[in-house]
Amino acid sequence: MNPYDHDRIEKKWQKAWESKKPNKVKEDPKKKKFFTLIEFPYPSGDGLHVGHIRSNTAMDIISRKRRREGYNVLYPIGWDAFGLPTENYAIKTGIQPSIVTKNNTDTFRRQLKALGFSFDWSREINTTDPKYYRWTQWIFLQFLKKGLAYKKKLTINWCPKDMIGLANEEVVDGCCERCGTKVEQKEKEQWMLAITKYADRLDKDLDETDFLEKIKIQQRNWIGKSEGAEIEFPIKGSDKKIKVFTTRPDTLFGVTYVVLAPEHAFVDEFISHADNTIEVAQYIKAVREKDEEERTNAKAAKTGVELKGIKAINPVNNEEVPIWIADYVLADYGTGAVMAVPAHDERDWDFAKKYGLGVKDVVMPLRTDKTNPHRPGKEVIERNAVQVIIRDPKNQKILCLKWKKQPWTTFIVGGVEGNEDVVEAAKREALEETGYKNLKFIKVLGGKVRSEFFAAHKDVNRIAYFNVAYFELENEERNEISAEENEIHELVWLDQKDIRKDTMQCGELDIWMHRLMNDNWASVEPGLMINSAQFNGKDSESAKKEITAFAGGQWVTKFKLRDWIFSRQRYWGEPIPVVHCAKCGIVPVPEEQLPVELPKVKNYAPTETGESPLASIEKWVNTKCPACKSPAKRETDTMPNWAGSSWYYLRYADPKNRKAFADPKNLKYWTPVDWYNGGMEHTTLHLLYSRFWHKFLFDLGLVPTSEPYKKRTSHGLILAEGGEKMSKSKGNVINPDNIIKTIGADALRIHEMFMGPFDQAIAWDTNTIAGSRRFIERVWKLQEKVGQGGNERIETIIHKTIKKVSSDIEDMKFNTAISAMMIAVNDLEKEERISKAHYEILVQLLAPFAPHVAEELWAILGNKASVHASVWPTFDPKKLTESTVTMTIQVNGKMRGTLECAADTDDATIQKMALDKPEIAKWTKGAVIKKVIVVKNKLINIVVQ
RNA sequence: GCCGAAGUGGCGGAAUUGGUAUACGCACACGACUCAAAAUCGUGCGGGGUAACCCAUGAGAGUUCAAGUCUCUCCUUCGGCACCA
Repeated sequence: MNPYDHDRIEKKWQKAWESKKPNKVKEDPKKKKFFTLIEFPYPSGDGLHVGHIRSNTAMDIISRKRRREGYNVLYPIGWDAFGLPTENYAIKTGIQPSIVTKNNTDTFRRQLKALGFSFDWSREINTTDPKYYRWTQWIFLQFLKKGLAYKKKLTINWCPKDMIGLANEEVVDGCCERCGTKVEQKEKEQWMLAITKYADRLDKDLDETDFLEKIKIQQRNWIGKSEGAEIEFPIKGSDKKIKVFTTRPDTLFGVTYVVLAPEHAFVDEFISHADNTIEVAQYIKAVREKDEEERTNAKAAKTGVELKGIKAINPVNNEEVPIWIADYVLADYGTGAVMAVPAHDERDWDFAKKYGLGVKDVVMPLRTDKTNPHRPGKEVIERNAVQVIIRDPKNQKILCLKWKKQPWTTFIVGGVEGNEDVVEAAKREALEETGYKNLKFIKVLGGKVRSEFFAAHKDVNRIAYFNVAYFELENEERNEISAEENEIHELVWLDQKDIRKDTMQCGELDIWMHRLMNDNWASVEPGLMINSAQFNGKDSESAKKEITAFAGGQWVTKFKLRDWIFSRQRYWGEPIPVVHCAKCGIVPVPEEQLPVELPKVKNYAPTETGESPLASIEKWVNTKCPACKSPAKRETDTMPNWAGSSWYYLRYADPKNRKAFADPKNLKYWTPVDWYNGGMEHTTLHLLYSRFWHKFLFDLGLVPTSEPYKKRTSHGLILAEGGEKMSKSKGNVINPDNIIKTIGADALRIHEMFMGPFDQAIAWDTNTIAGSRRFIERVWKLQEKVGQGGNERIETIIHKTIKKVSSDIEDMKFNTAISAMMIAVNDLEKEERISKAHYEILVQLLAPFAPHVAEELWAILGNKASVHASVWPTFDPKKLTESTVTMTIQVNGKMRGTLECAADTDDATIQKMALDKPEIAKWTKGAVIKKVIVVKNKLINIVVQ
């Protein structure tokens, strides 16, 4: 046996694969296809990241397994090469971005090949190749043709460092996603793509996909679908109306004012009619001067100003309500105006408290005490009632009643008699039940709550309409408590932490405690409508549509998703293929003239005015109008780097096509992508954008399915050793080249798959990598044992390993798949001799993980064909258990011994065998056996007393 | 605040979905081989106790013959969204 020489073996087989191209695929209608996809990398100057290796290896393992299950597998690779880092490098060094890209992709290609990934290299694509971006531009023209690409003047997020406009998605906490610089606001004409036209389908069609649930949830949250009502509030003495959007039309009777966003068109129109024009104008000016972060910070105190002298009319009760302007209302969501219901909306509550506006309760929360519900057959009695919270300010304890005949602890509680008010009733009850005479009334804790429970002490089903009054104890002075009261309950002082749902008998406890501890009592939950005229008594949730109709409103759907800002004022992107003509306006470049190629320039830096550097290339900018042939100017904006990645997977189906972005026949064969793995960070950007493009192309009949990806999974990030992000500036980047050199690509692959659960983030750990290398060496050394060998135990282990590795790969549980192979190796090592057949199976299972060493061992074992072309091993369910099994013996649920017996022994025999064992007899002696539980081939539990 | 995921040895992490908690690997300790070291091989390795045993999966209750797993009540960490009416 030769020693394991990873360098020789890996180079040998990489050379062989380079010439034989075993992973080059052709469309073959006779074979079922499988399309595996990784996110094609951005070829940065840093070279391949260990994170790339993790996700590429995962999909490589899956691809290799699928091939051996008989699929025609397309596992392609390409370069998402437009983008800022390359451009910034060009600005700094003056080297053309295309040359930088060429150098970087050469490095990436070399590194990926050194890892033995089974890509079909013949289909390599590059988004910066004019032959590729010709089709990116072509798709843009289709959007333009359908009216889904349009120009709009808007304030954009402007990064002053990168001198680039950013999409909302690229702004994180008010800062540029890339460089962390604080984003400014700038007015600019921008190209937009109307993704909102697809919002509903992007949401709904998630149902059809097999994406990880967390990915679907994140996309849904981002799209932000919500249903509600649009309702018009007429202006008093005018025929104008303010249209508001609300998801809570059931609270219409609780409206105490209306709020407009500062940008709302109505403000301009009516500002001069207000009694306080100057004040309002000053407020609007102040808001304009705020930056995005101040504007959208929910924690900041709300500000606003009333439009004095102008009133809106509530359509449900003709009440006049004031109109306010406040920047907590967003101009670009809903109608830019809201009806304010402080009693049932936390933001409105804060605002109303600050400016002294009214609060009107119109929905009463409903609670049933689940631990003490109504009992059938008992009388139902409704009544007004009060609970009293008394706190001792000296120690913050709260006075409660511990009931003697019921397992309850409650606040002081009682009925409201006759025409007593809440506070009177509370004082009376407190005096009767506690005797404390000097209580300082603090406040009533908000509106009533309807509470259902069984009042055991009265033997009735109670429906109580509770208020809570809150008092503080002034001193200990108290009356004697009556004997009757003493018989029912005793007094206890409890810490606030001991007043919880599980310790107190009170179905609506959370409401009271929230109101006790917070100043914001807005109740957002549905319930029973009150103070709402003919709607009183209705369930608020189910009355929404009815009250909307009564108010003359419309039931509508709204989305948080905004249209996609598609312009970038930069050089290194696809030029937007249109021409501006003084006579004809915006004219698309004729399709046969595509691509509009990027010209070579001397200076890549963006201009101070915020225009693309392309604007200064006069030879390029000045052109003729394709329509009227008069002098015209080219559009100088380029596309964002999300453009090329929005359709790249389609190009893989037919990467060299000159007549179309791909031949429909090839698309029909290969698409949709069967399994797409990528980062969670792309869930709301790339993944959503590409689903949008795909649906658009589907509507044009250009792709065969409405969804691009059948299944989407995601990997966890690999962090640097301290748990921070890896970055060149921190100097904590792991270079894969060094690792490949010292321990080999196979060991690196194994290590990355073994280091932890694939979907979780994990910090790089240099120490543990030796174990992976050791594992390969141990597999290597097993070749010496091949001969006449094998027994039932090994047979079982091999079949268990086939089962475990096969299912773990499908579940992306690569770490436990490797662990299963390690266990098998440990067991095989204990044998004098192992059979060739068993060893071959081990090598076959290892092959997707460590393709080079597996191929070498497979050849050593005398196989002529590639291990990667061998059929994936299958297990025999009959061979998963041995003829004898080891069972656990428990006595009263505690492990007391084990039992060797034949598999499938009957329960009675097992019981007898177990009881005969001295270490078991010890525990059962003299006791009565109450029960025996046997779990077949696993466990027996003897319950004694 | 809302949505989601998770809390298990010194560390990364297993646990067939309710059935021997700590698999597998790393680190560590001791032993073998060696002049020596490295590598390799072997043994040990949650805590307490001489032992029989007892205690331990973020904390506390509960359901069950049996709970890391299920239910409640809390706590903590990490991701995503965040004035979306």
